[in-house]
Formats: sequence, structure tokens, C-alpha cells
Amino acid sequence: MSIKQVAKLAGVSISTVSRCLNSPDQVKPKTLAAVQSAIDETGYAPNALARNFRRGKTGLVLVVLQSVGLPFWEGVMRGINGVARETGYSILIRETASSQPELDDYCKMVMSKEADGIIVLASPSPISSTSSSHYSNQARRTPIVLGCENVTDEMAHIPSVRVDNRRAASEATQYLLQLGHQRIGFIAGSRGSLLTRDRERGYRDAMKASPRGEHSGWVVNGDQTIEGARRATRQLLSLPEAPTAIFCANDEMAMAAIFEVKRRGLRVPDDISVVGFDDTRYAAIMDPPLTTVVQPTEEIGERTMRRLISAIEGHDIGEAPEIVEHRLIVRDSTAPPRAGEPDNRRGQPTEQTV
Amino acid sequence: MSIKQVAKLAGVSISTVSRCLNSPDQVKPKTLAAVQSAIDETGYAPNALARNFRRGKTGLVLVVLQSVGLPFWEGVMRGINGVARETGYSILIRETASSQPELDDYCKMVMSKEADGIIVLASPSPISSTSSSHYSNQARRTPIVLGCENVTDEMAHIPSVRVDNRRAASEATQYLLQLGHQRIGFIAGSRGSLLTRDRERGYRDAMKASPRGEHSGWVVNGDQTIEGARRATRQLLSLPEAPTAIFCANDEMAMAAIFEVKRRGLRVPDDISVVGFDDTRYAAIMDPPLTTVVQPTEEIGERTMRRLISAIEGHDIGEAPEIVEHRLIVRDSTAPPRAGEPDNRRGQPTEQTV
DNA sequence: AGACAGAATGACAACGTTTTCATAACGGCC
DNA sequence: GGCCGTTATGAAAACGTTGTCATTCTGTCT
Repeated sequence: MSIKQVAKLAGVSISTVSRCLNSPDQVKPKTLAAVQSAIDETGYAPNALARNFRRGKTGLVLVVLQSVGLPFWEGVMRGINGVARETGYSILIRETASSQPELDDYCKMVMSKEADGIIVLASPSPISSTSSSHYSNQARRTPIVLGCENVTDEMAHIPSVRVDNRRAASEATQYLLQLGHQRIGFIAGSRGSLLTRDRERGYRDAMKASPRGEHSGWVVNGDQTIEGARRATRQLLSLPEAPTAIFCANDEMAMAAIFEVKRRGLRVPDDISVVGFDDTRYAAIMDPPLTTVVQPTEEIGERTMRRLISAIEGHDIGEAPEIVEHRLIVRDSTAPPRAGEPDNRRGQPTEQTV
Repeated sequence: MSIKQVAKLAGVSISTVSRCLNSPDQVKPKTLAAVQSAIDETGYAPNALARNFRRGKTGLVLVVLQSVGLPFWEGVMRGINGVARETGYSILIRETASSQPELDDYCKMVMSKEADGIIVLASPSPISSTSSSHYSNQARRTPIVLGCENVTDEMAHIPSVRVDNRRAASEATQYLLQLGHQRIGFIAGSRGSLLTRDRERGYRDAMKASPRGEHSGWVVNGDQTIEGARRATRQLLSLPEAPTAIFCANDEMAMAAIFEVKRRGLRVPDDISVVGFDDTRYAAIMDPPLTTVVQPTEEIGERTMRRLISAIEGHDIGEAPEIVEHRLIVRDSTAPPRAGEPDNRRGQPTEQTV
């Protein structure tokens, strides 16, 4: 079942068989047919291991994400996969959820030819504080692109494809301000992530520009989790002057926020408006359907992958982020604040606080 | 940066360097140290391509799933990943969402040494009608395990790890019957999938065993999609005698069903009870929190992976499915039917029907 | 000291491709 | 028919590792 048997059976040399597979136009039709039938007869399948070894390429792209199963990545992965199929790459997945290796470890996988390049979609702690210089050296030579820049500061110089998180968040906040909200809370994601910090900055930009100025007390850490966002929401709702609107750094936390708001007996959007970020597949069928910032996820995936491939092929792709367009999609989770101030102590939780 | 340079620098042969890496105890401490420092100096990283080629193993497991981003697979993938890390395998992802290759194509990837084995988590059209015999031959030699058996009939004999979908669905239906519901609708998944058919069978088992007998008209195809489930729900709600409870083949469709029920102005569970299947990460924070069947997803992932590895190592793993325990978790989306029949024409849609 | 067992190391083949280079076949032209 | 320019094919090296086998070294025992 190696190329040698096929060659013998077809009565040609192994070079010819190889040529039949890789550049059939260089071989005479008659021999091509002979080889083809020998291949059919033996059921020969080229050994990818040998080929890749010889070529010095794995044909693999390492995709690092927090966890499979987070709806946001659906579109991004679709984009990546589309380009992968088109270009012959396969996708190696590594989840950071359980263990949290450093970026260096991923770069080593490229050095040791376990993959040709890296796409980082999420990485809670991608880099140790001690090895940052080493990392830089390593990463500079390694084809690597960030999708959505959901990463920490130290990686800020690595090429990325993403929306302008800061502007998007600013616009979403402005939208709430225009509706008439003045007390707007922000539920941030995980501490380390640039993406989250950018969104927080956008929120602050908009708040600062508003007549009421900045309300730094209204930024609460939701920790990028459902539980964290619920906790954050409870915090916001128990403030002496509770916000009339909550902007969440992603849809999942918005879902959690809405859940908590309702548990207090408050209504969305009547008592509290909620805005999310991402427009995941469930945003439109939530109750109420969620006003949120939509990112062109598939495009992000595609462009991330193309940029990475370009880097793998040795081109200089620079450091500048590629910015794609976002858009605020208004659904039913937002409304002007009520004339009378919402009384956030009115409702009782319908369930024990976890 | 190959083993040769290291050998030269350390003043030893390449065999010794190789031994230092693979069985350090067979080499004298002094030479080990010399080699180690040579490795450090050169920054040498073993070429995985060459090693795998030599060993004839890819160290890769192909995981086929419908789409990254579907919450259900989160736990399963975590289980798979845990075992993978422990055993040194990496995970190759292939999504069937966009293109739908046949199972044969995946088997070919194993034959051509692109992966060592296959885990099928979902596959809408895994096998062409024409090549089933060929497939069987191929698949019988190929290490392959199904997780959750979300697959078509022709693959029924392939080893799998899953819950007893039929019994689980039957029990969930029985629960609704015990609550007092008589008219219970079922929203099925995609046509081809065994898993879905098993759940439907379980539903029918329970309905047949109940005094009211079977109501085959109440099985509607939800197509495993949000849109499909919404359509199915609308269908059920416009029946002359609309059901007072709806059992959905998965949580996502249950979310969609609840959304449609509410759009009609009906309440869950007051007017209509809804039961899901899977207990995804959003089930508990839906409005109302969803009564659903929970599967031990992480355990499924783990056992699937272990079974596959066993097959890869040449052991006979048989054909019998490994069954893991399910459990109905009751939340707030289910309640006894109201004394008075719900009037399902009362409410008006609050939004255009899509 | 010599011999010998055992440990440590080295030389080299092998894995299955691709690719370069040289050779052989081919076809057209004088 | 011989010559030449193409085109088609074959021989062999190379990719970097592992593993087998033979060899050398080390230390211990007589």
C-alpha cells in the first residue's frame, strides 16, 4: 500500500506515480491510465505523514479558543473552515478552558512542526509575566493572527482581525444615552482581555461625553461568565441609585443580566434596558429579543485565516489590525427609561440567590 | 536546528541525542547534561513531522461535528480534550455544517494517515446511499466511535457512547403525563438522525402507554434548527386541539418553542409546558428556566475518547454502545395544565411571523 | 592484571514521499 | 534515415527521526 507497490503493479517508476498524483499533466495519458488503474486496484492512498514530512509542512493551523460550544465562535469558525477547505488546511483545536498554557507553548508547536500557524481566538492567560521578552522573539517569527483580539495587553502588537471594539461600545452606549438613559451600568468581561478593556473604554468615552459625566462606579466585572454576570447584575441593581440600563460586554452576560433583572421582578426593557455584544444565535429569540452589537463573524474568520496563511507563506503581514465593520442591531430589550424612576426594591426574587 | 547539529555540538552521535529525548535513563548523566546544554544553546525542537512519519502515527484524532458553537458539545469536547491531553493526542476538527462529506471521506483520512481515528459527534448525511457496502468495509477497519449517536441508520453498528435516548425521552414524556397533560406535542430533530428517532420513539412509547393512546399528529419536525422549531411550534399551536405541553428533542429547539409560545401571548408554563433535552449552559437562565434531560456530557466525551484510543491501539472494542446515565432536571417550564383549557387564539403575535 | 558482563554509545538502515538531474523515447524536419 | 528539440520517464538523493545491531567503554570480579 505504498507508492512502490503501485509503481511495480503499473510497471513504472515511483517518480512517475508521484507525478501522476501531483502534476498529472506532465505524464502521458496512457501511463496515467495505467497508474490510475493500479491505484484503484491496490486501493492506494498517499501517506500524508510522508508527504508532509518531505514537504516540511503540516497543513495544520492551530486554533486556540476558550471553549468549543460558545455560540459566538460559530461564525468565526465557519469562516476559518471555509478558507481552510479552500486552501487545503486542517484545523487543530486547542481549548484553554481547562488548562492554560502560555502562548509560548503554542509557538513551540509551530517550531516543532506540529502546526504551520496559529489563530488565537481567546486566551485568558496567554503569556507569563516572566517570559515576555522570550515570547516576543518567538512570536515574531511565528505565523500568528488574533481573531477578535480577545487577548491580553502583551499581545497587543500581534496582527489581528476584529471590529473596533472601543467605537462599537461607545456607539452602543450613545444609543442608550439618546434613549434618555443617564444611569447606565457596564458589565465587563474578564480582566486581562484587551477586547473587554476596549469595550469598557468605549463605554467610558460615551459616558464622559454625556452631560452627566463619567460614573466609574457603574463598571462591574462580569468575568466573562454567566455566574459572574449574574453577580454583577445583582451588584448594579442594589446600588443606591440603580442604573436604568445595563450594557454587557457580550450576549451571554446580557442573557444572565436579563435573567437577574427579571428575578428581581423588574421588566426588560420597561424598568431596565439591556444591551449585549455579539449577536449570537440566541439573541433574537431571547425574551425580550436582545439589542446588541453584531460583528461580521464569518468575515472575521475568513480574513483571519487568509492573513495567517499569508504569513505562513512568508509574506510580511505587518502588525496593524484589520478592522471590520460592526453594527448595532436594535431589538426589544431597550426602551426609553420610564418617566417615574424605577423602584428596584419593589420585586422579590422568585428563587434563591445562588 | 536538526538533531544532527545538536549531536555535533554536543560531540555525540544523533542516536544518543535521540535517546536523551526518548529514554533519558539509558544515557549517562554526563552526556545527558552535555546534550541538554547543546539543545538549549541551539534552541532545538524535535521535528514532530519526522517523528510521526517514522513512527507511523499522526497523534491526531479527527472530531466531526456539525458546528463549533453549539452549546451542547461544550461538555463533550471538554471530556475529549481532557483525555487527549492526558494521552498526548491532538484534536482535528471538521465541521459538517457547510459541506457534507461522507463518512468514507473521513475514513480515507485515516487511511492516508491524516489522523489515527475518528470521533463522530454529528453528521447530517454521513453516508451516501450508493456506497454503503464499501463504507462498511472501510469503517470496520477504521478506529471510529460515535459520541451521542447523533447519526443515521446505516451507522447504527458502529461503537458509540451515549445515553439511552429512547428511555430518556419516554421518561420525560411520562413526567408530563403525570403532571396531568394529555395533549403533548413533540418537536423532533432532523430526519436522518438515529438519536432523534430514538427520542421520538421514546415519546411514542410513553404516549402509547398512557390512557389516551398515541397521537401521531403531534409529532412535528423541528429540523434541529431554531427556525424549524419555531415553525413546528406554530404548527402545534394552531392545531384545533392544541397541546398543553411540548417536548422538544433538544434545548435549542425548546428555546425557540418557548419564544413562539410567548409570541402568541401564551405563558410558559401556565398555558403551555415545555421540556427540552441536553441541559445546555443556557437552560437554567432561560425564562422560565427549562425543565430538561441532562446528559453527562463530559463523561460521554471522556469515554468516547478512551474507547477510540483503545481501538487505535488495536484492541477490539466491540460494537455494543456504552450507555451512560441521563436524568430529568425539573425547573420552571413545566406545570400541571390549567383547569380551564388554554385558549390558544387569545394572544396576538407581537412581531411579524418570519 | 586480565577477563567479562553490562552499560553506554555509534553507525546505518529504514520510513514513503518529492524533487532534481540525467537519460530515454518521441516526433518533426532536413 | 539521421539529427535535434521536446517530452516523458527513471535513478537516486534527501527530508529528520527512530530503532536495530554492533561496537566501545566502564567497572567488577577472579
